Amino acid sequence: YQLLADGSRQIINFHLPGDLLGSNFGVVPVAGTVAATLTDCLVGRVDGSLFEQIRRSPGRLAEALHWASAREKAIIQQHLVSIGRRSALAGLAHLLLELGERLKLVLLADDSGFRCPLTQEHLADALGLTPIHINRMLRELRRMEALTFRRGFVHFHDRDKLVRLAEYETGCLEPLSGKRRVAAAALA
Amino acid sequence: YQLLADGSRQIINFHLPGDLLGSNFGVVPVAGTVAATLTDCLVGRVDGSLFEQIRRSPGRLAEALHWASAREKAIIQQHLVSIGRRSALAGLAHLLLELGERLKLVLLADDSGFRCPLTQEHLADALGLTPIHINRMLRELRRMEALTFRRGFVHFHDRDKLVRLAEYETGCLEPLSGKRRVAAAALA
DNA sequence: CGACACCTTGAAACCCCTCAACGACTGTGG
DNA sequence: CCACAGTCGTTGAGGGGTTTCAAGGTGTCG
Repeated sequence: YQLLADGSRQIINFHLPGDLLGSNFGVVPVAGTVAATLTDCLVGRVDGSLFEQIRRSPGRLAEALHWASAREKAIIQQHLVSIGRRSALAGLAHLLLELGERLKLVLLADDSGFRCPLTQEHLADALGLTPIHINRMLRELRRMEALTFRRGFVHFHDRDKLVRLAEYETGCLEPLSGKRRVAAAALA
Repeated sequence: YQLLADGSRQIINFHLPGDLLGSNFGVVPVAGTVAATLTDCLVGRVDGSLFEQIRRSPGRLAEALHWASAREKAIIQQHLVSIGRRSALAGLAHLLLELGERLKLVLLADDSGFRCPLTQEHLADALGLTPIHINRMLRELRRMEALTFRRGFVHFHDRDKLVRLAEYETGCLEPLSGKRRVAAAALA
């Protein structure tokens, strides 16, 4: 995330188990961008030069690395569209759908929902909104029987309705399933 | 940019002369994301497999490629912060400062300003605002004697004031000047 | 039981949007 | 040369989505 002078915070992206973090810190330092943990985390540190070495290697590892980087860019792009042009309700739906999709890939979610340690303030800072408004949008999503978010659990009731609302495009996250596992292995 | 069902448009990024475009199209297809030209363009097409080959090669070309990709991500991140948490005025200032900075690197701008073929509608679609509001923010920037934008020219009057207003962080674009030229050469 | 973090709700204010109209400039064809 | 259309810029008034301010509610933990 990034902090601004007035104290407001913009969360850029949520890194889930198995995700790479800071793959471009050594290349383009983005001033003021930091990371924090929300849960207990097991992090594997990979040295910059090793990183470079992997990227140059001929194996599928290099491919997975490049893929992970491209994927993160795609996620951030969608996030940008959510904040810029989607309504608060649609943006929220999009974010929660995306998190569910990504968590499912690492077996931390199923079709019905997922465990979600985010507070409404986190969602607000991710979407450029206020926690108060997030609260109202969550209530609205509950009222239309699309989704409930209570006590750290997101529960999907009508995924189709959410997908339509958010204009969610599935499919840019899940392909190349084999490589994903390779990338995860690289961290271990 | 990306088009939504209600007809609104979100511009993700502006590609300037010398910039790579779609370096991850072959890896992660982001559905609905397209590109359009605003000016006459000279584009060099580089094949996917050649791309792959370059990335694996030991030279500085591979490094430049990776750097360009990381740089684009950094730009989009800043853009996201602008839309999410900066005021309309600050976001606009940030965007114009960034474009000026980037254009200066390819010798298409100097300290006083740059040629800018963007309409107010383009700026609006980039910042998630309305052209009407962009107009008023431009007037405000003019009133505070920071910047004028008339007839396709951006003219900086008080860059310091703009930098303060936008909390603009210089420095994540300009380093590694040598490699930039290498990347440009790759397109030729 | 109090402290704390988080959630919830209401009312007023504000930023930005929508709608609408007009003005400036450019190119086109008569 | 002028009428015309078209795009873009400009301005005003009113409305809506979101914020701010303020207060209370719920759950958990010491």
